[in-house]
Amino acid sequence: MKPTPTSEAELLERALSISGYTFAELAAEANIAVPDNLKKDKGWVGQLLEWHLGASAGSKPQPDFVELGIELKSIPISYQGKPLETTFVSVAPLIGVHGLKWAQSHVKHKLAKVLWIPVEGEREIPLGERRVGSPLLWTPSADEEAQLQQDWEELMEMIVLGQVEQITARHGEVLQLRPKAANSRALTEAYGANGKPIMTLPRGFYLRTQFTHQILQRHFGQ
DNA sequence: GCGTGATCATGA
DNA sequence: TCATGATCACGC
Repeated sequence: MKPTPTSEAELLERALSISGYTFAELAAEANIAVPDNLKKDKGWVGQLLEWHLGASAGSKPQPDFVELGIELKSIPISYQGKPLETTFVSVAPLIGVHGLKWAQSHVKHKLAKVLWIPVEGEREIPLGERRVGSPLLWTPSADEEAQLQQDWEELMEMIVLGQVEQITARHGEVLQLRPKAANSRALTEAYGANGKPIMTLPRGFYLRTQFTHQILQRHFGQ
């Protein structure tokens, strides 16, 4: 693990310095083995980038760069530069959320400042040959934040009303709620009808690819 | 089980 | 072809 950058400029500089390199090259420097594919190593690319950028590892619910208040997100893109996957934001709170406001939400805080690192994601490209793209430090525009807030409020209202199991990935224009669990047998507490506790699948908030594509386009064009 | 890092794989 | 629902690994 590299030392943690002490300024935004230093972090950006370091992100720029790894752009253009292949995963194999970056893995060699980090002394990490390159898996054949990501089937059983879904977080491998993210962890490779964390190592090179000096992000604080671990499963702590705080930004990757605490001092800088910056979240690191790798984003796999197609040959056309379009995101191939949705972007996980955070676990959704399903209980104790009465009176929870957007301003206090984990989603707002996590997305306040994000360092996006596009990476080649086409599965036909051998993992070691995929390259890291140019970084983008992003803060939501007023419009983007308004969209996020609207979706978040709609989804959280359903959760509070005990309708979490009626929520599908089709809800939300830019932010969606989907399972985030080891498997479909995992359970966590939530509100059911009439406020009675129920056990349900843990959920997470995800950004739709259409939304992240716009973010990349706004910066890189095309 | 929770939260971190996400992508897989199948049905529409 | 593509998005939804399911899944994988790890530290604690």
